[in-house]
Amino acid sequence: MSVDHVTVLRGEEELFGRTAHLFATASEITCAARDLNTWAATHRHPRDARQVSTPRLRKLFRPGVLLNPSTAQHVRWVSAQGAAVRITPDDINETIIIDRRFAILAGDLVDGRRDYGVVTEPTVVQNVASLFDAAWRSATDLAVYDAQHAELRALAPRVLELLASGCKDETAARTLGLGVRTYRRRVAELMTALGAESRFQAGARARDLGLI
Amino acid sequence: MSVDHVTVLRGEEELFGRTAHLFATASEITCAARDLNTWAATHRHPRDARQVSTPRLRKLFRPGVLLNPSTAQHVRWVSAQGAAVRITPDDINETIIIDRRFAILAGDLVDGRRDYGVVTEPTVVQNVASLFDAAWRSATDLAVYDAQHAELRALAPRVLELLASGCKDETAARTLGLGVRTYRRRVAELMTALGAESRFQAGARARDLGLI
DNA sequence: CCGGGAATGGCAACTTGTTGCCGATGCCGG
DNA sequence: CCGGCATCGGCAACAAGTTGCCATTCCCGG
Repeated sequence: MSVDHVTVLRGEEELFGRTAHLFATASEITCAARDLNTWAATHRHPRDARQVSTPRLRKLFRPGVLLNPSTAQHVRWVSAQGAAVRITPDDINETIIIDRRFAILAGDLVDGRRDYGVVTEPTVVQNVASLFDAAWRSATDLAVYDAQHAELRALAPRVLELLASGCKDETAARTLGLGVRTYRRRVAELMTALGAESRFQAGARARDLGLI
Repeated sequence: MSVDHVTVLRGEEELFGRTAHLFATASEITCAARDLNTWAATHRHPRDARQVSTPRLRKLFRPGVLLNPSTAQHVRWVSAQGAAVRITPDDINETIIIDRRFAILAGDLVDGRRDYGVVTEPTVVQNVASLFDAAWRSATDLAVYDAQHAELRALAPRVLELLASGCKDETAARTLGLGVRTYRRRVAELMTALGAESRFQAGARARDLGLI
């Protein structure tokens, strides 16, 4: 087994610099993103002139991206461009799959720079792709998800603010003019949206997504 | 009362550009910092040739900065340079006071850029300075604090990781080979260090400080 | 006007987290 | 060896958070 099938690139610039040709000629791009920091630049790539048709685009996001107005706007824009957008509460790794022939897997953040592994080994790519498909199937279409959570997003910012202030549920509920039960419903919904199982984790993720 | 005594500057660059002369000729610099993002650049300022003696430097930090290896290193470096460094669990606003004649107060973060108010009005500056002194007196010297919290820092990374993973205290304690009581002691200490009153807030701050 | 679905918030049972207390254990310095 | 001194961890009382249940209210389409 050769190691040549995996290339590690450092930072978005290098990644997109070295893989631009893949994007330009792709007919199917599939992308899972935890937040938008990672793949924010994707759409900026100029399409290759040789490119006849617009590639099929599938994007899978975590619910949290919709809570932040600016990332939510981006998601909507992507959707409006014709991409299929779905939302999943599952923990997903950041991944791009191109034509089921190349997989780009995001690694850890080091000094503000992220590593990316570009995989070309067919079997591995197929595996990654099928894992993605599973996640995709269980995810909710953006429009559907949107309809379900319209007013949650309206309330979420203030709930987050209060949670982040460290005050008790009692206090927070009064502040919002809500019953404690209802406030806690909001918190629970928020935690589900963030894929968090504890308040600590929710706090970390909320901060992670820039919601606070 | 004239407004001329307060100048608002936007961003660190403008701040340090416009106040460099103050730093260069200062004989006493006093500085309170919540994290290092704000005053990170402070020490980089070249000293003015006219400057005879090294200014007296007092720096007040929150405990959280010691939890992050890189910021902790910076704090230690500052201390080694001869600055007096103390740690306070109090909520402090980010402030620089120069020779008890100028006060620089950090404002909110807007679009990743922070506003700074430069105050020259003597009465206000004196007031700010005396508030700082009060906080300084009740703060703990870095060396002392260090000795007192050695074992917290040893475990903090793993505790944070477990908290961030969303698992229950029971599970986390077992994982670390600790009793639940002891694990919770660590969590409580951590929350104190982070200045958090709830686990949600702790999660947000931990993430904020890059501890997760 | 009426029936049904959705949101609300009180209640309560239960889980999780918080903290003081205290005996046990281990590590010094005398 | 012995008397502090600190840490550990079990216990327990309490506070905080989680969730199902359900009566009430409101809104909307029929």
